[in-house]
Amino acid sequence: MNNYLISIVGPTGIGKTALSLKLASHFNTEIISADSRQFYKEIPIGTAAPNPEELSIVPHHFIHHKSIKESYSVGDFEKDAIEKLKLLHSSKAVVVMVGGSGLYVNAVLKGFDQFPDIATEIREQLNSELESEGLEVLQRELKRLDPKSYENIALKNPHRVIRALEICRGTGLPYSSFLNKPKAQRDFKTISIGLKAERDLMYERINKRVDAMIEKGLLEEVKAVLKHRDYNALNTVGYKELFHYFDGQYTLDFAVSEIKKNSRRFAKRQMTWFQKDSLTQWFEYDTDVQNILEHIKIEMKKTS
RNA sequence: GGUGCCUUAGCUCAGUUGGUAGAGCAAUGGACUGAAAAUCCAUGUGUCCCUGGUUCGAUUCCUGGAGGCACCA
Repeated sequence: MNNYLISIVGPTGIGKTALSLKLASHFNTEIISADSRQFYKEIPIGTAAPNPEELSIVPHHFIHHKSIKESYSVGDFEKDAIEKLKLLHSSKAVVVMVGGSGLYVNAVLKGFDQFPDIATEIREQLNSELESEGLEVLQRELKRLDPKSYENIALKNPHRVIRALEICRGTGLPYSSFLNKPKAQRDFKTISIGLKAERDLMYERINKRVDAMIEKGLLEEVKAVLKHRDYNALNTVGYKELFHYFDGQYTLDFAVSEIKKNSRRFAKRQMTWFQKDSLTQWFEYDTDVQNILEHIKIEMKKTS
């Protein structure tokens, strides 16, 4: 008897939530969210989290379980999600996972290498050095401490350089020495479903959804978290643009059009990420669920 | 109606002392193992408004026209 994880991926606003509810209801199971912003309870509107009715139809996990003031990394999520999955799979053969954060989806499906926890002061220190001395100085340190990573990572990307360096400094070992270790095998089979639409349509749906968010009270939501704007959880489309509106730097119209633009770009990046996984079966956003269930049945037969 | 200025990439504009053109933004493609709705990389898409003239060659100079803006009637 196999356990299955049905993973639903796709760009923002394509209809993943609706499909997840249908599939979870059909299999009488629960939903694990792999959305790095829907974790946070203070920001339901701008992250298009499932609404209370949707949440009441099917039990959800990792929705609104954290505060924007807490730091929560992919590593934390991987651990929590795998634990939760084990528990769910002990009574249900099928679990549904849905989310647009590719890195978080991969964390659950494939797993990451293990890294020790690094004191947050090290990253803060590195960030201030980046500010004061510039990226080149950090690149040179990386070349010295971890030549292998220096060759392999995107050196112009400060986040990457700093992550590698914080491991080097925090452990005394090269970042690269932690990579590509044998990983714990997953004890479930994954069936990956992708939802897509033609570019124009995808963009149109995004634009409309942003307008709907404004109507649902996004402005109030943003105003309520204004004083916490420096938390990473709020470095998020829909929030950062409206902070500028409340600062008086953007008109409301401009802020809204920036939100639409940044959402479209985000959707494009999501497609770039998800399309790489050749195991994902893609469906048009308006495909009848029966067709998707058919595909799932066939996949289950193949692996049973 | 008259005079002046403008018309070049999807948008805003630069430029070519005559040799078919380039910036910003937008867009597109991509990367990404604990910041990931984050962050980073790459890519120029064109009846240079139309017409006729001068010229070996006109987007550029000249004629006429169209559209826009401003001022004067």
